[in-house]
Amino acid sequence: MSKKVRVRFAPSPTGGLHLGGMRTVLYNYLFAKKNGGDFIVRIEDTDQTRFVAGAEEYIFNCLEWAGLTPDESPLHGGAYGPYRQSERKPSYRQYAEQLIKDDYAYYAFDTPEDLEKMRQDFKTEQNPSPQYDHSIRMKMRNSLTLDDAEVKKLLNENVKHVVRIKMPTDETVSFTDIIRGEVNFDTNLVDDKVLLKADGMPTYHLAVVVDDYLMKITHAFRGEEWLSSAPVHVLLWKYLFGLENMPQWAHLPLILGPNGKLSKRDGAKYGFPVFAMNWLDAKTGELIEGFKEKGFLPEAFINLLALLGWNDGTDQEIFTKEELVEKFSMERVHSGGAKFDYEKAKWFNHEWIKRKEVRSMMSDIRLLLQEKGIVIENDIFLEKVIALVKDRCNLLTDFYEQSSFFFKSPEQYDLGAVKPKWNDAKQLFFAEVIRNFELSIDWKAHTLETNFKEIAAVNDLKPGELMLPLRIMLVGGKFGPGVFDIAEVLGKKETLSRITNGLNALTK
RNA sequence: GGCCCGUUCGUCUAAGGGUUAGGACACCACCCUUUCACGGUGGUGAUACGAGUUCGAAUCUCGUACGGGCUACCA
Repeated sequence: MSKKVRVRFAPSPTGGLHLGGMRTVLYNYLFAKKNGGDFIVRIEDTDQTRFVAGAEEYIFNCLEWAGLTPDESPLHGGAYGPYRQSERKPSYRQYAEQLIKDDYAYYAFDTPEDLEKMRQDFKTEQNPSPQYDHSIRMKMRNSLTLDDAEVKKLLNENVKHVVRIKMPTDETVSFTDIIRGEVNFDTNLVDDKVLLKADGMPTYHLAVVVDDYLMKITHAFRGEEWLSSAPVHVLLWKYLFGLENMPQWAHLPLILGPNGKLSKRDGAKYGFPVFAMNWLDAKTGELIEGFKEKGFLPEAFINLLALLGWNDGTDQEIFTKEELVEKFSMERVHSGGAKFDYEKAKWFNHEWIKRKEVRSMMSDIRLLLQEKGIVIENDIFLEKVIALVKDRCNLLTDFYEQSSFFFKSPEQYDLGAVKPKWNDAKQLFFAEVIRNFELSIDWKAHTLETNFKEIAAVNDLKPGELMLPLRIMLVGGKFGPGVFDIAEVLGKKETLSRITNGLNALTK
């Protein structure tokens, strides 16, 4: 009987959630759902100095927007809580002490100044950043160098101390990464990482192992930046819970910006968002733009994220969430980092806008237009407008410039496109069009076009020279859907009023 | 500096020893469209380099170069 699949996303609530983080969430979610497992969100808030108010709530908002709802989390509950590491504090010390008892770890009493001195003293050209490792530890103040009585005394006096792992010498730590295959590390080159900090909080290294065990995590997926510290985690599993219980690891490749690492801070300099949703940096007061507010559909967002480093082996690129769940496999995730291409991201969104039902976008677009000061009187009209312009929009926010003229008649006309060729014959033609349209019973694009062209023929005018003027009168500029489609949606009254106004502007 | 990971069109990628190295975005051309888009058709464009293994290498091995990550009492 195989264990139920349980995976976790473990962010530290220190700021906005960027593309890489969102993709880690996605892959965790897809893997869990594909295998009938649970997707857990655990908040890694063990660094009290980096706490950022609102960051946790923000993370859950992003997940909710993207449709990646956890099965267990501080917000959604679950049987393995608490899901915030700061609330799990008591259990970590016990495991750290267990390690010390088994001679896999030790107390270290070095002050920050001692550590700084060590780094200076042992710094050489060959080794610019000396580590607290097997070659150094016997020269420091810790329970390996101090005698037992002294250690006991220091502990009794509550002298500030940490617990460090005692990395073995001359061993090779190996594990199999689902994406990368076997990875090996020489333990001589790994430092004695701090497991328990002086404030009693665990570091990530201890916490991740203990909590993954306690929460029965079967597969651990995280960013590539964790690969270097994996040997520490593997060893802790071996010492504490047994390698046979260790989750299977997969280290996801990084998502890169146009020139290297995707910086969390200023997505603005790239000209595209890096966060899932708007994030207001409380310290700087700076608002960092998100994909949601930029006008991305959640369907498109997870689709493009999924394809950044994964594909199903076919040419298919557009996937619904359900299809992704069905087809996703961690083995097919690329091992190389992927440079993010905003143009392609917009293409994904365009494809989704085209596919998506008008009605399901109505409320978002209504809100968006209202924020721009557009008054929407009735939904049937809005629905027709959206249907007419949606294929021309890459972003939801494009709906404003593509459709605003439906809601307010032109205030300015692109007269340059029309006026030079304007003459009395055209003037008379449009007067006749107004009379004809006024009598029209069947206000349909096709009928209007037929009538328009018949009048042109009778007056011996070329329709081509008349349609642009009509467009300018209705729209104001040289853009938009078919001009008679516009007239149909606008309705008789509004169309005639716009032609009349346009005519006035032209003859001025 | 050390360790680890990576490297196919500009970008995302397919091809797990035998293909004219395929697709998508972007770009260009043409078509459609009496607007601008959408759309359609076609085109430019890649296996980082050097050895080796093999009848045969993008694919396996080694080296070099380049890129990235880590090298905190941060995650």
